[in-house]
Amino acid sequence: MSLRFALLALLSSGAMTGYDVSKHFSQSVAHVWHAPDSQIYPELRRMSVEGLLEVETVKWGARGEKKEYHVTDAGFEALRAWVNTPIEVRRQRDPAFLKAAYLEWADAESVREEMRTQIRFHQSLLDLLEHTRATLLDRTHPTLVRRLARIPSADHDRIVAWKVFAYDGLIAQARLQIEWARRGLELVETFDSAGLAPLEDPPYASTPSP
Amino acid sequence: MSLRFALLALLSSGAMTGYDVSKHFSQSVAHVWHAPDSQIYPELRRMSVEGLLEVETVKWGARGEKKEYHVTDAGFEALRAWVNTPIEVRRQRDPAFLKAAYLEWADAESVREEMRTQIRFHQSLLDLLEHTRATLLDRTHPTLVRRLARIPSADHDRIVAWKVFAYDGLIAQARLQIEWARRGLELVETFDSAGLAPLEDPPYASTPSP
DNA sequence: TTTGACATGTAATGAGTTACATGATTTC
DNA sequence: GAAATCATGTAACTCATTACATGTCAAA
Repeated sequence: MSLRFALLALLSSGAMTGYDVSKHFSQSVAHVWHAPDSQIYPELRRMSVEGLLEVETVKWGARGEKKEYHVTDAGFEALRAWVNTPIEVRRQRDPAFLKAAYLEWADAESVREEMRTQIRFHQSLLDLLEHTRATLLDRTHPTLVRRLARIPSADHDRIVAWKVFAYDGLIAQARLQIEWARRGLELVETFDSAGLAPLEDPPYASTPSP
Repeated sequence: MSLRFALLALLSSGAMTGYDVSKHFSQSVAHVWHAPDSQIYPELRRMSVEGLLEVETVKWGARGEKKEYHVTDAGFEALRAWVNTPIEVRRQRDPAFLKAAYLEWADAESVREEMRTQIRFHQSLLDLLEHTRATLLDRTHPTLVRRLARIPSADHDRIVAWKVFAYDGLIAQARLQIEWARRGLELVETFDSAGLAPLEDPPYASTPSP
């Protein structure tokens, strides 16, 4: 259900074709809610069927066509209803933490590789998030530019502030993950230098116990 | 796919019936990978079909029956293969951050309610995580007790350390979310006291722009 | 004999992933 | 004429959610 509101929120910045949605999406909303094209196009269609969006078919070149999606009044209403209802709280489901809890089964080198992978991933995510945050603050972010152009300037500060707030949260999380993985890297050394081998064999046979 | 390894990891502490799995699950693995019973039972069956688990049917009372699941050698191998392969990195998908980025559409009171809900949720999660962490450290956690009983004591420290490490990550995340929501609470006051109303109407009509 | 814990699921639906499939237009 | 980008999806599958469904056993 969230994808629908992610798209509604994106399209509230101005009408776009499916292709533009997919491009803007990856540079903005995707940082908080990732989705592939194969999920975006069908959802846009569904939303227009349900009256949240209006489709305008636009000629493109000689034979080409594209669809431009506009948020309808019902769409804006749905968007406002969504932001004004308390969130559905979801419990965490992160494979990194799941795996971390059972690393006694891993050998030291795999743990190191795992932690390094984590650090690399979250570091490059962090770079991206910080860069995006900067383009929000200086108001050069393409989706933000479109958005602000249609809105009285009295509201600009607040719009930017909430987006920066969201990115601050994401940035803090990424930093945390990096720090955490670094501590994992330290931890594995203490065991490895103590000469502890991983649990290589089942601690009990696969025979049933009565 | 992760559910499978969550179950394998849990059952690596000793054989259990489906019911016991479901009970232990909610007190341990669920903190890193939540799943309802309706997902657990069928997955256990599938895993036994695929040879990762062995089922022993145990009589229970006069008419009752229960199934005890044992990790097979193939199961342990799969578990070890999983912890020794670098993780599939997944991009974030958190409705809280998604919503935060578009709070210019919300009215002040809804934002307050939202942030308070977030704080309440993560505070009670934090309490649970800290309590669980303590039972790991003093080694009274029921699943951990079962696990350690079957393993040479030389390995105990390391087993506990990785689990505590995982909980440390979760605890840090929960704290972060609370702090973040508190800053959201401050932010909404600055706008509300400035007398800014939410964007109550679409900033542009639903008419197509050429 | 009633309550609470024990025990095991199914069925329907929705959300998300992966891989594939196709063609037009613009720019070099 | 080739390459990049614009444009729009489908199909098959897996995973997760929600709601329901049913019965046993032990203890008070």
